[in-house]
Order: sequence, then C-alpha cells, then structure tokens
Amino acid sequence: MAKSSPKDINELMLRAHNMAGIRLADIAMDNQIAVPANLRRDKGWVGQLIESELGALAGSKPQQDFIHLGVELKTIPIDSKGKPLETTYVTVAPLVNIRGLTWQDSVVYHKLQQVLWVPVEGERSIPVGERRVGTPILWQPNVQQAHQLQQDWEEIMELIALGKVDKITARHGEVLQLRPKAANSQALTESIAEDGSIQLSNPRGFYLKIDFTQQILNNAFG
DNA sequence: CCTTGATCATCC
DNA sequence: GGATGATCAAGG
Repeated sequence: MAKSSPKDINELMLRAHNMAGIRLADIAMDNQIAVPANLRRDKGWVGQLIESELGALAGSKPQQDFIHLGVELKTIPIDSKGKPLETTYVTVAPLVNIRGLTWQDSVVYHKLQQVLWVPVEGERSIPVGERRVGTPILWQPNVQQAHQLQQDWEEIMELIALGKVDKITARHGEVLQLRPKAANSQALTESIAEDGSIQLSNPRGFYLKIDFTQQILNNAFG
C-alpha cells in the first residue's frame, strides 16, 4: 500500500528506524511489491522499495525526495562489515549553460544539504528478499566534508567549462567524481567543446566515492 | 580485490 | 533525451 508522506522529520525518522533489521521481502510484501531474483534488471529496486515504505513522493524531479522536509533519501548497499559496496549517485552534471554557476547554486550542493542514509545489506550472496535494512542516518555535511565537496565540484565544473568534459575521468576529485550516467555509452547530450562551441558528449553524473560515504557511516556508528 | 566505465527499468 | 532509482562487470 502507498504510504502517506511523513509530516515532519521526526515522523520520517520514526518510519526509517522501524525498518531497521527488517528483511526486504517483508517490506516488499507490506507494499505489495514483487521481489526480483537479482537486481541485474532491477537496479533501482531497493531504492524504490524504501521510498515506498517511507512515503517519498514518487516522480522524476531534480529535487530532494522529501522537499517539504529538506531531505534527500539514499539507500546504500553495504557488506557484512558495514562498508559501502558502491559509489553513490547524486545528480546529473550540467554540461552547458554553466557560466556563472556557483557551488551554492548547484544541485549537488542542495541535494547534499541533508541526506537520510538507509544502509541495506547488498552482498550478492544474500538473496535480495533476505537482505536486511540497517540503522538510518540523518546526515548533514560537516565543515570539512562541505569543503571537500565544494573543491571537487569546482574543479570538475571548471574542466567542463573549459570544454574538457571528455577528458575527465572518475579519478578526478577526492570525494566527488564524474562518471557516465546514461542509458548506454551511445547516448548523447550537449556539452562545451574546447573552442567554446557546442558538441555532443555522453551524459555524466556526480557520484560520491566509497571512502566518503564510509566516513559518514563510521562517524555515525563509530 | 576494487574501481571505472557501462548499463538497466521506468516515467514524462 | 533527461530525469528518477541505482548495480553490473570487465579490467587494472
């Protein structure tokens, strides 16, 4: 069944805490959602399941999941030691019309102002339905983290502005990286060429590196 | 073993 | 095509 949208952060966190220790199969049953055998063709399944259980407003908007609460929801797959198994997607990267765009105007900045992290067991040896939800974390970047994010974002955006988007690899950036984010490598979108004209490139997205999200989990759990 | 580049489903 | 939700899997 579809959950109502939580009225405040306390209600949201109460729901999130109530999922801790629960198997995905049980949450799926509660929401009348079928459990896939694996995530190969259902890569966003866990995230959508948790959204449903928490009452996030569905839809494809470049905004926070709980905009009325100023909270972005992210599920994060972890191993048995609590370490993230994957980088975390943040948002698509703007590749044109970025003149004058500042860090504090960016979607990355706004989405990462406040994030509700929901760890979920993600090892492939565990059947999807048997994977359990962990303890949720409501996070806001500390001064150092905010600085690292801003530095990386500004460096990457500078390269994009100089028409070097196709030369940027995932190795740029300490905590934030730019990687392909598209249906496939043939997808194209407008970007800035080195001579300042418009060219076509594979769409990119901003991702948080594993060490950064691991630090967030460690700071919360010690 | 881990990371980077590639890819999947769905909605509009 | 571009946004949402991400994980897959080849190669270093």
